[in-house]
Amino acid sequence: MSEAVSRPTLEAVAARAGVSRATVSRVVNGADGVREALAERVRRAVEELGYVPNQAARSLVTKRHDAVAVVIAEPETRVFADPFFALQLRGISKELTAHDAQLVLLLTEGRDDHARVGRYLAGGHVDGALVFSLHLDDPLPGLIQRAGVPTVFGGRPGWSDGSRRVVYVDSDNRGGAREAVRHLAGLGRRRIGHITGPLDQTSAVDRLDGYRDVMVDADPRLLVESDFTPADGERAMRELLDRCPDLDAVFAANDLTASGALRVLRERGLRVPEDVAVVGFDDMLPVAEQTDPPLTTVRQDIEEMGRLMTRLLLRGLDRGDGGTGQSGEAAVGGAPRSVVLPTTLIRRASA
Amino acid sequence: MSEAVSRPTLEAVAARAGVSRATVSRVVNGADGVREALAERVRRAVEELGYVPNQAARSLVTKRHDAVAVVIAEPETRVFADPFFALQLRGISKELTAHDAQLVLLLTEGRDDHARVGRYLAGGHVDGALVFSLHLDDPLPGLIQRAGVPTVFGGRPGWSDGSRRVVYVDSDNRGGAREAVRHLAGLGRRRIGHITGPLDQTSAVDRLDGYRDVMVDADPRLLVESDFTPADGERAMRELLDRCPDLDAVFAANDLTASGALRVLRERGLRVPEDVAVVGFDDMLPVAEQTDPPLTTVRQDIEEMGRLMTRLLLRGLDRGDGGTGQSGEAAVGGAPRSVVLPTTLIRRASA
DNA sequence: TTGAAAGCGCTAACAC
DNA sequence: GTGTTAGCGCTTTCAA
Repeated sequence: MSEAVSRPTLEAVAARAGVSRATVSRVVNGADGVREALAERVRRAVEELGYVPNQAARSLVTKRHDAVAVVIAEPETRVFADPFFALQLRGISKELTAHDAQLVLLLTEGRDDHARVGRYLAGGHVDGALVFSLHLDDPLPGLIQRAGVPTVFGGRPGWSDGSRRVVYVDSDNRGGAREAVRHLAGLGRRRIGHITGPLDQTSAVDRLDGYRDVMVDADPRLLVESDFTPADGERAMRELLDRCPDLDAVFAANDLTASGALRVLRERGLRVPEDVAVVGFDDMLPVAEQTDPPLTTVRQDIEEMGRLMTRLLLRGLDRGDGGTGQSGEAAVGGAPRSVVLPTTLIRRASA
Repeated sequence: MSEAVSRPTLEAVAARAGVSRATVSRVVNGADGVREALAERVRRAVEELGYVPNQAARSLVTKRHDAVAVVIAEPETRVFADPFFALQLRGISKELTAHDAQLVLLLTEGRDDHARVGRYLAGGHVDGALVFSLHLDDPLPGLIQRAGVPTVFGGRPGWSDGSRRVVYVDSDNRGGAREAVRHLAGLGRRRIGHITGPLDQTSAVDRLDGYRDVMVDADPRLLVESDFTPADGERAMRELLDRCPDLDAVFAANDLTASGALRVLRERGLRVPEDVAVVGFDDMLPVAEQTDPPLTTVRQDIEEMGRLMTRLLLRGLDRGDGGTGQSGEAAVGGAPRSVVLPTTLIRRASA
């Protein structure tokens, strides 16, 4: 690749301001103990020269990078099917920006990439990592923990080694599901079906657990596994209706699935919510508000999850327990720990 | 932020292999002129020590970063509404990975962020930038060009200064639209409506131009502006039907819009394609294949656009015209220039 | 073919 | 308070 055009150095600024490099460095880095008059002279010189610190030189000595890797493991087809990761990225980006840190995006697809990502993280190019890996059997989290990089996971990793502490941020999937199903039960519904998400993901498993918390000893025919997509939601809904024609409610594991289910219900001439009440999960606005009827659903604040992950990571880094692969804390001063965010039931017309 | 755990240096490898740092450096960087026996010793030492080069130290001397910024300007709500950017990111990521370069993601929302991005790019932290900015009045492209970073744009920038060459990758929106409308005309349709995209985006403008290429002197009532979302697609379709009850075909500016239009047509009891034929744009699989009926649409290869942008940028960087803000070339050895990718009409049931 | 040595631009002791 | 200085880990002449 080509060379960057040469830019002014600390040295140049120092010369222009008539001070030493150390002083310029102090001013630039906001250290105190520099007389205001001098500081002002330096600032002007910085301005005039258009000086921007050379991050490579800085990293070389500080061993910090002000950069965080965001690792998204494929096959998370969801990355491309719903706005989930996009929203998380937005939250992460905002928070990193607020801390003057950069976001290095690492997308992986398959084993080769795992090694690559492991090498990159172990290579000490970033200060920490935010990792999305929601599959039970994903080897990536282990790899990453071994790399010794401070890490916060997005969603409870379906992986537990027990020997190391894992810090993650998740929604209260189980509690949210419970609330959804209780709501349906409160409406007087008794035959409440559940279209699950892919059960190799903890979020889907947790939502199923929440359903079961309420529907103890539920008829197993009321359960159909699906994959979080509208198309498969349709398939699942058909299956459910064929198996249980007396169904009077459905809890779908996410809004996309619910939208598919609604289509099938309409197609079969069933009224929502009169004949079958439907509750989704996510409160993905473009979906939940546009369905017919608008979807009652469990809201999780996805962007906030991203922000929170980032805050936990950065806070852990500040505390200096970086090399241990442990970081983050729920409360200032407390021990680093995972956070589970509450969910909210949003009532619209479908239930 | 915390310090990284100390890792082996070139020095350590050199000591272990019993050679000089220079030799290790040569081996690590694949320079030739090192006797195979020595090289082998070095490689073993690298392996045993788990040596990974310190990128900061390397950048400091080479002035290269092996990193590319991807700038996505909000309000591109689309980032979060359809898989467009996600697919581009995937293409970009793959290509960068193949070149051992990193992806630094810069999401912006609003003026403040523009300055921040400008500073970052001008700061020489990355070798180049891939910029998505599809709005006619976006100040970001100008800012970026002024930063003097080699840049390739995603989509024809709706911005032209004339004084600088702009390199971009785009789909043949106009040609694709033309093909779509010709297809409808070929079906014998005469009252062909067009639901446009937001006309402050070049892609929408180009598709409208393509429509007009075929529908010379079209009834202006056949045109409704929309915003690329399903919900507004519904609104637009209603408007179109109210204005032109004799409508026999619709070309929607993207698949999402088309899906909304299909819903309204069904709601009004119109058969597709018998009464009204519909063609979309994008061939977003999860959408186009799932509509009822499946959507005839114009395919653009979005992931390939991402890959191509990246290739153009990297190639430009290799050629060394980096500092000029110009880079990329369509053919090896030719002058750097933009590329417009062909589109394909995909026939399904809706037209 | 290999090694010695000079920096890249910056921060952080330490000295003044 | 401010300046001097010694590296951080690497690439790259230049000599050998």
